[in-house]
Amino acid sequence: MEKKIEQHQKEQLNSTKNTETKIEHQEQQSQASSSSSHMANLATSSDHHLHQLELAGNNINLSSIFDTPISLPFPYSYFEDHPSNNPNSFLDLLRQDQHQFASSSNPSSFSFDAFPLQNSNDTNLFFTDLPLPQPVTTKAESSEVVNTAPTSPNSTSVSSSSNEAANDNTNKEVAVKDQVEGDQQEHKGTKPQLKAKKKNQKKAREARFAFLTKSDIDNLDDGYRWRKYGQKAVKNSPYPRSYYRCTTVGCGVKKRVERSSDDPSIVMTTYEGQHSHPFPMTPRGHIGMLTSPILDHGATTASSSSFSIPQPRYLLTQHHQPYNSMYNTSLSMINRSSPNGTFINPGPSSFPGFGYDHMPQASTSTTSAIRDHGLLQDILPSQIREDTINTQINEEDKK
DNA sequence: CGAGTTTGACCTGCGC
DNA sequence: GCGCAGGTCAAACTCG
Repeated sequence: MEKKIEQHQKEQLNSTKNTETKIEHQEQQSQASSSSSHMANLATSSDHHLHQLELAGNNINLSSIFDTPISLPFPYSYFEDHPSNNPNSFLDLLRQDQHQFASSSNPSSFSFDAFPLQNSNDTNLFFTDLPLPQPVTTKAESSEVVNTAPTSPNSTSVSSSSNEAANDNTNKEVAVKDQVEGDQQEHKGTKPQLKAKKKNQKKAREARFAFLTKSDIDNLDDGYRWRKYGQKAVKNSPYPRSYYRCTTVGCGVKKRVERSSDDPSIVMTTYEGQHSHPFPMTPRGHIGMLTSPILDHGATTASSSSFSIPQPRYLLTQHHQPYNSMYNTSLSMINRSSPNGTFINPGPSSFPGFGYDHMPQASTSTTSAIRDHGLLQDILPSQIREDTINTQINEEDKK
């Protein structure tokens, strides 16, 4: 099997490099109020995004995915607003974002909660095309977002979903408390602590942010330094899941990396937690954002050159609110492609510094018919995946 | 020698 | 209660 994987990776190195990106995010109602003013502005341009979706040639009917009509929250086009910033690479974008966010006094000025979607469950959905730089804070409620971001040799797709937190109680104080305890335990990780954790609480999972990346590289470089602490075989998947932890002292951020068994070219990177430190500028972590080893060499090491996309600031606001069956409202935008197989920008980037405009060719849609395996199952509800797959199949049939 | 990886063992949650 | 699968630990190992 290992040989198989290696062979696959080698094959992927020779394959076309392309990128797809998608982010889905869902947020609780109460959170909408915190960014209502921003949202209002964004809502006015939803038609614009929808139009772009149609122009993309996919004619994705979001309403067919969601139970109810939704508004499209892609009102903001980074490249339209910042034409001079059109970067050459995803890492460039990350760098720009890093700068932009670092200089922002308003931590929520750019976050997922700025792009709500309403569904039948009164749950806000947030879509974005691109990830945001890693915020330096803590979060409480668990959430999960599948995201993809463009990076030259890779294709990325994004979707989001809530996790078991939806089943947890929605008491804000409890959630915060659990979070704190969870962080403490996670940083120490002793067995007694684990036992105490089990006693006192149901495990409160960290907020998650996942990327579906079409890439030959398992670990894509986000500039942070990661240490692999485990690897497990995934049921129904020939590919193992790797577990990484941020090497920065006191930072409990973890990430998991696994490949789709259906489409080995798709790598799912799931981030859990939030970095509690500034963006590393170490000799190894540094320039992950400044000069992409991926771009230069096409392959990197698992630890220092891993492509982990900095988590978006929106996670900062993932506290307090209950997650109401986010799965039911997740939208999969994976693998949308134009009839000619070229990736089409699904719309203006919801986040500054990210966009598809510069993205290289992307794969065809068939590559992302992801079934529920492993983490993929965690993040994309089977129904949504099926809907998405069916949509893709229908589109394929039309062609 | 330090940092990172590998890997078997162990722990935990969950479904039956 | 049992078994399974996911997640984590930590000793041994590798690499620069």
